[in-house]
Amino acid sequence: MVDRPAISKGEMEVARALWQIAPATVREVFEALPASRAMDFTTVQTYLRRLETKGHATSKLKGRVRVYSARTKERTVIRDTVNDLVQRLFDGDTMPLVRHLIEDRGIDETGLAELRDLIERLDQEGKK
Amino acid sequence: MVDRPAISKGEMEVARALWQIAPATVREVFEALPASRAMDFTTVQTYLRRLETKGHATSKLKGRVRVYSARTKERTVIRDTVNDLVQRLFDGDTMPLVRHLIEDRGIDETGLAELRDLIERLDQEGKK
DNA sequence: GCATTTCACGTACATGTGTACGTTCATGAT
DNA sequence: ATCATGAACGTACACATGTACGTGAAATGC
Repeated sequence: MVDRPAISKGEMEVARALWQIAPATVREVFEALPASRAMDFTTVQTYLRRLETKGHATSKLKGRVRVYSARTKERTVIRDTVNDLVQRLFDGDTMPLVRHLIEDRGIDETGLAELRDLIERLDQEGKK
Repeated sequence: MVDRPAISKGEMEVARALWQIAPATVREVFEALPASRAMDFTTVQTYLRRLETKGHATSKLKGRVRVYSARTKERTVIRDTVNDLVQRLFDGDTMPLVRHLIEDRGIDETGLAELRDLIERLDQEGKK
């Protein structure tokens, strides 16, 4: 459970692309970025390098190109990031954020249905 | 709806204290910080100065001391911060985060009850 | 086989961030 | 009147971050 430096916003976009397609070359990651998020090829290169420095990725030269892989799981990073947010914004309390999401951001009918299921499941477990 | 530079992590801790007790002097904010979060008096001063520079606070000299007030509402900052997170981590999709919070972080019985109410309310509105 | 494309890699550079020190001035205590 | 306290304010400084350029080498197009 080595605890690596947090991933910055810019790095995060690259990391997400990497998680989706790893192992992948810089170019592949570059191309996997959402079109809405234009950044220079070399910027992607820098972010990948930094992710590796921070211990969130590894790479290996395959012939002439460097191939990157993720070293931390997306789930873990999400957990840490969310934990941090909840801590800093809500003193570590989960419900205020849940409430905010549901009330302020709103969820659609499908989401509502899923939520009902989720709760029912938790209810069952609670009763056991 | 001027859009001000985002509040950094360190600034956020000071901003939260400020929201709670504003208008307040640097020392008051300093003292309102959670004990767990020790930082130098002048560090608080710097953060308040930066919050003002960024447009999130205002201040006025009252005699010899400077009194700070919040200029952006906590709710707004929370909204923006969460929006940003949801965007960056979940492509702007709310449900994955809700799911993560409920499943991965877990909520207690009280939270569950509140959730049931929340959903019921939304159901009513949906039916209308 | 020469020009063009494409990488890796080193380097850069402005701005942001966390954290605080030093100086100066006013104020309240002695 | 003198001195310790406490503020404001300017300044600092290392490290993080966003973003990319330049150079040199390999591969590919013609």
